[in-house]
Amino acid sequence: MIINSNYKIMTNKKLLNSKLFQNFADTGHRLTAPRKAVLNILSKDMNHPTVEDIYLQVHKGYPSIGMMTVYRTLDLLVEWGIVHKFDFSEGKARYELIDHPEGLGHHHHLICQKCKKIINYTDFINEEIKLITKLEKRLEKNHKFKINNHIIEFYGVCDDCTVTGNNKSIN
Amino acid sequence: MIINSNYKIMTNKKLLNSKLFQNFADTGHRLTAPRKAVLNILSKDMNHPTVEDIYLQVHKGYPSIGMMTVYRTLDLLVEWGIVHKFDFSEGKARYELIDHPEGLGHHHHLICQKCKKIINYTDFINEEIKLITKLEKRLEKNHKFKINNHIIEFYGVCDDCTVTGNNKSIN
DNA sequence: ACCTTATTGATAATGATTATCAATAGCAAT
DNA sequence: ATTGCTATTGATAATCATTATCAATAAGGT
Ligand SMILES: [Mn+2]
Ligand SMILES: [Mn+2]
Ligand SMILES: [Zn+2]
Ligand SMILES: [Zn+2]
Repeated sequence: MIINSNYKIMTNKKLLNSKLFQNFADTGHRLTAPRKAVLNILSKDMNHPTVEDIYLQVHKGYPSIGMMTVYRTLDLLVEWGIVHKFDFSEGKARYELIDHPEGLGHHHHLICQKCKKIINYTDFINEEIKLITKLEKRLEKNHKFKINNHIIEFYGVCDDCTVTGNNKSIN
Repeated sequence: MIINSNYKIMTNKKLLNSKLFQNFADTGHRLTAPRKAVLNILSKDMNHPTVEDIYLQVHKGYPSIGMMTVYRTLDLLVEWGIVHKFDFSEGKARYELIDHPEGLGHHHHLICQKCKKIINYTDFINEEIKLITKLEKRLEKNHKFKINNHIIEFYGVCDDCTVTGNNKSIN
């Protein structure tokens, strides 16, 4: 019975209690098992997974899921502003839960131009957010533009690639 | 003769004199007519053109150019840090000259989530750069990460889309 | 003008994302 | 718990930007 697969999927209590799931009821969308499963993986995987990454992980506990459903679920979550879609010119998109129910909240990124590694950092996040907030207010006014979200990314070369002259890309 | 097509392509004197072309000599790459043509278009088009946009414009003055050459030239320019490649999840990349020989220097972006419009802004660029520079120094130290470049983007809804409830996407 | 070899362009191949549509399963009402 | 309506799913085919190939061409040093 379906209870079975649900059981595995709903293990994460913090996720279960998070306001994330509220969106479904609010918007009249159905809270299905595949959607729970995708959200569950997103809440665990901090490594900016691709659609395939997510598909493979969901597939373990939910073998009948199709790749299409992962695509569609992610589209929905992005539309709701729950998930951020990244495009680092790798030919495929990457995804990340914006408000992690546990650990690592809002953060920015360092991106290695050689090995494509993506480093989450929060070193100076308060300082950054302070400026960003101030900027947003003024930009919204000057450009009559409603801001929902932002990205700050630094491109360069990571330590590994500098030291070893690494040239492999990570898939 | 080739002089003919060269003539049209090299019209832009500021571009011709800019240090951009120095890279070719320096790296042992050949300064070919197609490459000049692509650089010339990039120096004029501030609207974050796609490969096809650039191809079509170059094609006017240089009908024999192939799409592949545009791809390859852009790759090269990106590799040299002369051109920035954007990926706004439209299924195709967009490009922009980093140091415009004339007008609009370094800037950041507002991106409309509805119509996909990309707005260049420089309103508070000095203030932003001041923080960014400070951040870069400290991030480079903390993460042993050599920073070459950065992106700041704000996502939201533009005035047109707010007012008219616009829902068309621009290609 | 000649030679070497980087560059080009026509063409085919790849691979992520999107479109389709019949089968399935939330969930609200009974 | 059962029913009925309809959003959602998943298998499959289609799309389309980007890459791979390779023979023909042309930049630039001699
Ligand atoms: Mn991240
Ligand atoms: Mn721009
Ligand atoms: Zn690296
Ligand atoms: Zn808009």
